[in-house]
Amino acid sequence: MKAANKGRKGGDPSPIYFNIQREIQKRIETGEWVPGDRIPAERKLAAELGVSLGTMRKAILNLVAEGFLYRVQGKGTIVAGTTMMRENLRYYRFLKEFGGWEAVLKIEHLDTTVIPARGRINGLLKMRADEQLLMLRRRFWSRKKPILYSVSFLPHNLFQGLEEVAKSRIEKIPLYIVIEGMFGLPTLSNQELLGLDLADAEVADVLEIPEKSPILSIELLSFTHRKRPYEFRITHCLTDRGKIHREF
Amino acid sequence: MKAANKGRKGGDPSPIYFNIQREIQKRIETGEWVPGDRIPAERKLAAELGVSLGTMRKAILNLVAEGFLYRVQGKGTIVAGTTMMRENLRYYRFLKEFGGWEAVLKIEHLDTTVIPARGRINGLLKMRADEQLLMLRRRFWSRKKPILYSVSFLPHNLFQGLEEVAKSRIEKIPLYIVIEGMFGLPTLSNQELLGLDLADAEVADVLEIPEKSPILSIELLSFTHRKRPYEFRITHCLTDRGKIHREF
DNA sequence: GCTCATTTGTTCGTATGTATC
DNA sequence: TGATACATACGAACAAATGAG
Repeated sequence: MKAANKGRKGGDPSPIYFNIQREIQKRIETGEWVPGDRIPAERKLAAELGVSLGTMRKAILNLVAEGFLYRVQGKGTIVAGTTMMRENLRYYRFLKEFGGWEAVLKIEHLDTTVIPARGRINGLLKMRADEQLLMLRRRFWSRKKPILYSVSFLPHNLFQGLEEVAKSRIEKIPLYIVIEGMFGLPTLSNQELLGLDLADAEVADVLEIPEKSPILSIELLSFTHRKRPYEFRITHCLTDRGKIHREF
Repeated sequence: MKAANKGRKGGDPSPIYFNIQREIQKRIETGEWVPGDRIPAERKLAAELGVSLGTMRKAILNLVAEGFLYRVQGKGTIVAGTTMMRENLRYYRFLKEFGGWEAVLKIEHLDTTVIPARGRINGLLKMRADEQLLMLRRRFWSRKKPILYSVSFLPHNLFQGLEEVAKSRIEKIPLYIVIEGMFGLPTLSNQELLGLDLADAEVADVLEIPEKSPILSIELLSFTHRKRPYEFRITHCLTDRGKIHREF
């Protein structure tokens, strides 16, 4: 082993910058640095961890590319939240045609309740089979007509206090932003299943349509650090007043 | 202006590496380098364009991050095609449940025909109102049952010869790969509109369902370099045999 | 409105490690 | 084995944005 390797721990084949990245990620995941925090200057971090400035820059820039951090010249390096992290994660847009106008949706918070465990959902959220769930129901309006009905399920023990959040706050701010603000959990990835359903009594009632009307249903599973699922959501969509738009 | 700026053209405020990026992109877009080509070594390019090695590396690495190039140590830097560029762009998966099995779809090529202009589609593809279209129809099977019916529209003048491609080839290889191979056009981004439709006579016939059955319809607009649209596709999906899965 | 310390951004240079053919 | 090409790591200097005073 030559001099250039002096900075590495014995036999470790992974590049220094990669170990630095993991170290920074660790400090974010453990909550030492939370979204919005400014982390120490690159020079200070480089000195603290005993690497060159270039190596530290490479590690930081990689994390910026992955969306964990963002930087502002003259200001510093800041831990990113969901909003900053992924333009992608924005809620679906609603429009009638490519290049057309986007519908503005008004959120109505129906209720937030603690409910008993449900087999499938507890499984998806990797909770014990007997843990309680938090259920948050919202309805979205477009021009005085209901267009979306979404029901979110979250582990109750992880989100103590969410049920106390003011209705007005939930109606103004996207749920994932509220969660990030209260609990520091950013959304890092999502999985969804799209399908067709017939409206049951509850859905028909909320969306003000006849029972058994066909509707689009989107099941969404959201993940945070280390691919841990933290929300399961099912959204029932009417699509006659605007289609769902996605870019990728 | 100090000495450090000597490499820049008069008042140009954009960084050198950015201009280098654009230069490389230009050579890809004009077809000077096509997907699969190895571009000159970073040292040679740096010398040719009169910048330092570090600056050239930064430009190339940015293009790698954006998916235009990929690098193999010891081998070289290669112009990427769609497959390499975006894991994302993969065709939808079909499965019944999160974490469940993915259905394997068999492609059936129905036909490829030249058809007259259609107002909306010519508009979306930014073609003149009188230009002909190529229409390519495919049906996808899951376990001996039709599950997807997709109709693609492409500018005929851009894709001369596509209608001659063997049925067997279209049934084995994703359309965007065929197009990239024949015409060197990679898919760089997509936009989609999701909605609910009632099957018309044609769709009902192809999918072997009763007319007016509710189905999921996905309109897809695909873009290549410089955000130029090159394909419009509408896919009609049955979702009772598996839901559409996406990760983002 | 200006100056100054801080912090990131850009550009250059050099040396050495490592994968490919 | 050797030549080629990319990967990692170090160092140095100056530019440009930010915010405090």
